[in-house]
Amino acid sequence: MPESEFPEIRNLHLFADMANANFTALMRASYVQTFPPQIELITEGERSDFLHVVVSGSVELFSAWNGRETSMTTVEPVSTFILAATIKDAPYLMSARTLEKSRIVLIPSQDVRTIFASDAHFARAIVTELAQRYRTSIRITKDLKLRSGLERLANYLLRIQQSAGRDEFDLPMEKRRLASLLGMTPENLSRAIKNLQPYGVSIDGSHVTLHDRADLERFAKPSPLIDADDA
Amino acid sequence: MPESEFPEIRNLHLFADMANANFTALMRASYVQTFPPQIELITEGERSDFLHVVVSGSVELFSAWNGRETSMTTVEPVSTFILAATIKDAPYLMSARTLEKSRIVLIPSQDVRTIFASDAHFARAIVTELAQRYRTSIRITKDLKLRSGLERLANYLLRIQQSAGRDEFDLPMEKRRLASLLGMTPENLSRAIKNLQPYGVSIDGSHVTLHDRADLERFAKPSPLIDADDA
DNA sequence: TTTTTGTCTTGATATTTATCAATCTATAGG
DNA sequence: CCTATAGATTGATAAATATCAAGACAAAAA
Repeated sequence: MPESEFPEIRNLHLFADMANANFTALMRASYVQTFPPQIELITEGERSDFLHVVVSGSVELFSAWNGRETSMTTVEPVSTFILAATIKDAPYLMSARTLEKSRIVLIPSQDVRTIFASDAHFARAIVTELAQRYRTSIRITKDLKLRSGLERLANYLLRIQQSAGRDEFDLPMEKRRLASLLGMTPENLSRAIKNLQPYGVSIDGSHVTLHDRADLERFAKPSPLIDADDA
Repeated sequence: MPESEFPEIRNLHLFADMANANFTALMRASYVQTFPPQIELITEGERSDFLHVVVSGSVELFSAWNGRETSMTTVEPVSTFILAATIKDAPYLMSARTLEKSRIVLIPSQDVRTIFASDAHFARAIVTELAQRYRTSIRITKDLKLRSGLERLANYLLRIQQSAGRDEFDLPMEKRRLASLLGMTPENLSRAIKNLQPYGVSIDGSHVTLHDRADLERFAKPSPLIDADDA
């Protein structure tokens, strides 16, 4: 793969502390590829041959069962996905597809495991990454089990408001996909948006305005133990 | 702490490979305590001062929000809990209470982090453990988002049937708690059990009989990507 | 520009799930 | 043995959510 990609990958927390030789070895063994939108990169159940790194574009992780499908998360640059499957040498539990034209680095899983076994810095970085992801997954379970769809939407809006820093912002994805992410149907999301109007929420197309954050918070009751990135 | 507890802890995958001196240091710094049933050991939001190991008895991890509570998992001997919070030095995302009289080893989180930073074998064992837990958490999310309550119950029964190895077995917990674990109310669990009768399920008290596993499977459609321990 | 395609919304309806209230049942104490 | 007590069940009802069908809208293709 071209060396031009090295720096931003090296800057990832996951790879930042590992021995130079090991990093170079990993990169030498890797491939970079640019994929068009809507390409299924991996399919759940397959063997995890590569650790993937999204360098540009974005990737959706999703899962299907019995003819149904649900969106699990979106992977933005620069970060990795399916680390746990790679480490455990186990089948993928989620599928992945590009959402837009995306540049993906493919690092052979076998090399990752080999270097993981010999590079303590790398191993420790993996620990931190997995602990973080595990905690995020626990938060998602709590969100799903403890809240109604309307409450999930309200808290979701507060979370992106937080990261946007303003009371007006755009939804970062199609409503169709947002509905799936929140665990509801598109029809229900439409109605949920209406049901939040009394709390000062107005959404026009993908443009969101929170007219009264305090009011919405009274309804949503956000908790750092569910909604924070980490706290 | 008494040395008599050492062997079974040492046998845990998590501690099996670490340097002897480090293991001994960890154990020296630790406490063992026996708790009566229904004692809240930790409360979500608190700082993670100790990594906990259940040596005997059992512990429920649960979470609450806005007056609601949900059961997240049960921890059986011998295994650890709140490893991720310990490693990240972050607040607990779940609370824990003893279900019965339980013997718990408390290992100071600071010592765990110190040794994690210096003992590569320990770090690698933590990776494996966290990867496993992360994957389990992903399975739970899929179970919740892709299946109805009835489907979750059906697959749950097939899973414990699998581990029991026979078509007759006992529910390993109160129905009340099972309902919470499956993300439904106790009333709904009662009705769900009835609704599985056409598929050969009969439950008398806590005694379960699956008269026709194949029939139940046709309904439940179990998937290794949701229901297996790992595959 | 027009057409096409897919998303989004809305209304009507059905299903699922929760809530409330009233037993019923098992069981641990007295 | 007999009661308290908590869990479990049942029925009635309400609320939440999904499904189906139609139409509105908007983005992409012709």
